[in-house]
Amino acid sequence: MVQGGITTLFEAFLKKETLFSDKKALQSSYTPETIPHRDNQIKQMADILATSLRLEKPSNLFIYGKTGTGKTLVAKYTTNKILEISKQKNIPIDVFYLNCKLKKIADTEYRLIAQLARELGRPIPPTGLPTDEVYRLFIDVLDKEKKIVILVLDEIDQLVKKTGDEILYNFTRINEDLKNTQISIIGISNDLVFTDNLDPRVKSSLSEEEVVFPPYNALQIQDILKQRSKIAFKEGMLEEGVIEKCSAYAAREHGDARRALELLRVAGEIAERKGASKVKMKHIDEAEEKIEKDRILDIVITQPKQFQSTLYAILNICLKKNGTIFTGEVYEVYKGVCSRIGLHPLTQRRVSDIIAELDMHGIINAKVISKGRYGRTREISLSIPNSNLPKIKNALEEGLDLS
DNA sequence: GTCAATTCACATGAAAGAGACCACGGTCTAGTG
DNA sequence: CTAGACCGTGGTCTCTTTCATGTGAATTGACGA
Repeated sequence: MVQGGITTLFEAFLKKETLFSDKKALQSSYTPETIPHRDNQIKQMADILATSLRLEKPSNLFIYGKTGTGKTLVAKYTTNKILEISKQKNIPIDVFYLNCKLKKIADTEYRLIAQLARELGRPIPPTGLPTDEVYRLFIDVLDKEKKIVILVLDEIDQLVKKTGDEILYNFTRINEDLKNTQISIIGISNDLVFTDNLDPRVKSSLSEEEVVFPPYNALQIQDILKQRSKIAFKEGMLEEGVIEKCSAYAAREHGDARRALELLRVAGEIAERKGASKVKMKHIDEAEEKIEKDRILDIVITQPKQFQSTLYAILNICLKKNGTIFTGEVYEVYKGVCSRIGLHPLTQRRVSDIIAELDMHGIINAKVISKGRYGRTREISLSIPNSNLPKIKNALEEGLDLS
């Protein structure tokens, strides 16, 4: 019965008229043919990187801009073009792209070098070797033949925040150890003041050139959405004003194009699932809520138990009383939660860090305030919309085996 | 009333430990000819 | 004799704990008007 039902469901799904023609165009990994409103940046980058075609080392380059301003896209686009030309003309250029935020791949010095060495065809064990040994192996394999290597380090600020700036110092000096190969670095950062905290030596050698990506404004986002939706949706599947609304939402949040695209995609999926003939305005509102809920739920489920317990404690206090709550309170309740589920309670120091991390994820709002004579603490409040609360509480209780 | 000192309740930093994971080289063991 | 099992050492990485230091304004109390 249920099984049979599922078969017909799938069949119906296949028969159903779809709104999309090519959904890929709305995904963040998609690289379009042209990138609107980024001509300046592309030209700047191309000018700088062009030196590599004469087998001279291009200047190190630093790219700034907030999330969703097209940094990664432009970087990939220009480096791909360089690669194309170099292949045509037989110029030995290599481009490596690494996202430093990806856990377990490139978020420490060891892993970064190991990953690079692997891409050059030298297998490196995930752990067990001394870091300088890995450096040596990397340089060995890199220096085999004469070529230019362009190294794109995305979200480089994350890497430095975690491991310090020594790694960049090593990188800027790596050319001294190389006889044949020349390596130049493109650093991409979301953090506009990132270089201010760097060692001055690193700073000067790393950001020989800088390219800034300003946020898109609402009109520019509209252009992008129009361009992509032409590919992604079938003709006439978008209601009048849908694109305008999407871009307005995204422009409100510092012009994040990625967000706008996601919003449009999810809205399309919702409309499709509901059997609507067009993507309507209300679907966008639903999409926004769904994205937010999924985001939080995803974080909540994947976090370790200690995080879940802390969040559960915060959630409970918030439900019981209105107004702001403080670290001390949370810690007391947290200890109670731990004893209920038989979890070894952490020290307050650690819980304090966990609260800070929850704040970073945007699940809670935590602001350090001073209550004068009554000490200094964090003022905590939930930043989850009330409509999503029960689901998240359920997910937590499930994760923690609470009844 | 004014002003500096005090005080609270944590925040924030640094360092170090525990435990998981892993590579490498040396030693032991069992199977083979 | 040799391949594979096993062990010890030394390495990374993440999560924690321990110890130390920092912090901002309400409160306090001395002081002078």
